[in-house]
Amino acid sequence: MEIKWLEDFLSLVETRSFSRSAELRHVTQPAFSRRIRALEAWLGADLIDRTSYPTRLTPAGEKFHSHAVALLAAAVAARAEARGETPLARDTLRFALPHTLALTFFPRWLAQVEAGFGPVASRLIATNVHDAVLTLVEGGCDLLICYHHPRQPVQLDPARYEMLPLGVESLRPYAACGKGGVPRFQLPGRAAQPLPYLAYSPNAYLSRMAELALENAQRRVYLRTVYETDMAEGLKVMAIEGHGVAFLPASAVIRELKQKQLALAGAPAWAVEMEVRIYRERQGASPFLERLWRHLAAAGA
Amino acid sequence: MEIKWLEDFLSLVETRSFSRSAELRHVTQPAFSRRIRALEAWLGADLIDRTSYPTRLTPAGEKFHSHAVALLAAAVAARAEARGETPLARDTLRFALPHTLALTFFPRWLAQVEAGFGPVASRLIATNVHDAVLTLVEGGCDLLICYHHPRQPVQLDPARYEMLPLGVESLRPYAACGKGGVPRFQLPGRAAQPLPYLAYSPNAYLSRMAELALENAQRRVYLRTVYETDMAEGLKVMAIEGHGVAFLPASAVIRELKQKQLALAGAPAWAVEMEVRIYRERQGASPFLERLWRHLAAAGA
DNA sequence: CAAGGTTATGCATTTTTTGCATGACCGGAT
DNA sequence: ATCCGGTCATGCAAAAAATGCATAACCTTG
Repeated sequence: MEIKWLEDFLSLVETRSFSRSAELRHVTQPAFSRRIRALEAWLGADLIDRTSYPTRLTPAGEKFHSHAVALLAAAVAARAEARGETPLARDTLRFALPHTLALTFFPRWLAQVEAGFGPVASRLIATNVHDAVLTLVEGGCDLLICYHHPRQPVQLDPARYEMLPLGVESLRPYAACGKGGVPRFQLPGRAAQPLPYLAYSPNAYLSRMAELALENAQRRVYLRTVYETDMAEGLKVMAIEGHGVAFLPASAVIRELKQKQLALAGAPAWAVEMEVRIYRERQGASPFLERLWRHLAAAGA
Repeated sequence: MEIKWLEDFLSLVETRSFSRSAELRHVTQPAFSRRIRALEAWLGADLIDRTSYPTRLTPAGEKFHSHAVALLAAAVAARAEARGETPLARDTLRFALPHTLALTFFPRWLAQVEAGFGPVASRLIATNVHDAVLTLVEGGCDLLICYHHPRQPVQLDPARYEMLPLGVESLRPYAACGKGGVPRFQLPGRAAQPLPYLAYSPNAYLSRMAELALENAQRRVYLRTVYETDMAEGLKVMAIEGHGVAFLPASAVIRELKQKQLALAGAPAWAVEMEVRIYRERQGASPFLERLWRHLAAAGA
């Protein structure tokens, strides 16, 4: 049996979709399907009821779910100890967040929280949205901060996980700033000469958000993808260098706008408002986390 | 990470020898060596200090050992539950023993114990000696019954595991019974016409015992291996059918001797006395097991 | 019942694991 | 010191397993 299979299974429990989890786990759907079957074969019991869609867990699957979480957590803990990783200092909170938020939103947010609450020792786990969610589910972090949009909701059982909205972030198109503050490229572009487009990798969360922005404007755009990466910061530096237009979260471009390195590259129609949320498991919070959570809830209200 | 690697590691902790564990785990030494390395790579820390022999565990290895045991136990438990295996009835004891003892020694021993102690509900896990030992180490059983011989000692830390001798078993050569109670084949055989020999598979515990018996007699023997299997019962049926000579534990042949299906096929020199032992973990015994153990200790003394 | 989605299957390819042969190394003997 | 019997590591070819692609089978929904 492979640890990988447990991660597959947990992802599947989240999404209830083989094809979607396959994508998120970076394998093809057939390969993913066979890994789940391998896990079922090892167990000697079916975990998934595939007779309908969305798929459901069998009773055995329900039972096994908590075991899988525990096993994975134990494996991670064992590895951490063998590595001699310094155990967390008392009252240190483990945050999981997507790269973009870790680099942009988080530092300012934390400063603001500390101003009202007092110092918070933190350890950051920066990954992609999907893995960050898995980290929370597996108990690898205390708090998860991520984006949310009704069209791309984060799949976390409200019965188990509690949520607070932290703010709103808008995703808009930007390009390098030319003379007189005019962007070097501007949506929608022309058919004869499509705009160079700096895109998110297809499986990135913001990729779907950028698509939404383009859809929502209900105007035909002319784009030619010249670069792809899964981190907003990666697109940003390319945009600054004048390689094209990129959809970027507002908090990532504050300084660049002020310094006139970037400029808005399209009308307000091409924007998506995303919520930034923080999640925690309802059960088992430390007293310190409990106190912080109360503070956040009060501050938000 | 693979569960298999954990089993490899536990076996290695037992034997402290790559080549020996490789044999017991039915892979070649290089393959085994690489699997341990794979585990170390996944952990990000060395587990084994290979600079001397017998190998030692590194501090990380020591720490990881208990985690490995726990992980494996958790995996087995998760699987059992997913399979919906009926949990053990209260006060049911799980015995791990080699096949041979399960078929021969155990039934009679248990009857005798129950005569003095009262009924004992039991579940049997019959495997080979090595896996039976691993089962005890992994917490997969409450009691381990196995052979012991000074030249092939069972590797269990006396500080963690307690032992009681249950009796003595002798391994002797037998062959099908011919006319007048004379065995069809008899040691030592002749150079011109070697005896057909029914042998244990090289990695079986009794294989080593049979070799010892042949060594101890200090007489040249003429044998030609015609059959190999790892279970004494397998050799016994072949011997009864007249296929050759086999070394068998006394308790396996009681009925066959009485019914003149088998006869002793060699002088008393070709015998090895093995001890039958029962082991348990010192810590964490149920009250019922505690009572039984006290009874066994008293009966043995 | 057709359309658009989902998961399963057959097959060729790639990746990984294994075994064999051999090398490097350690410790205890001559 | 040097041989020797043993150990574990490494190179390489062969075997085994996992993967991706194309496509079939299937379910849900309008």
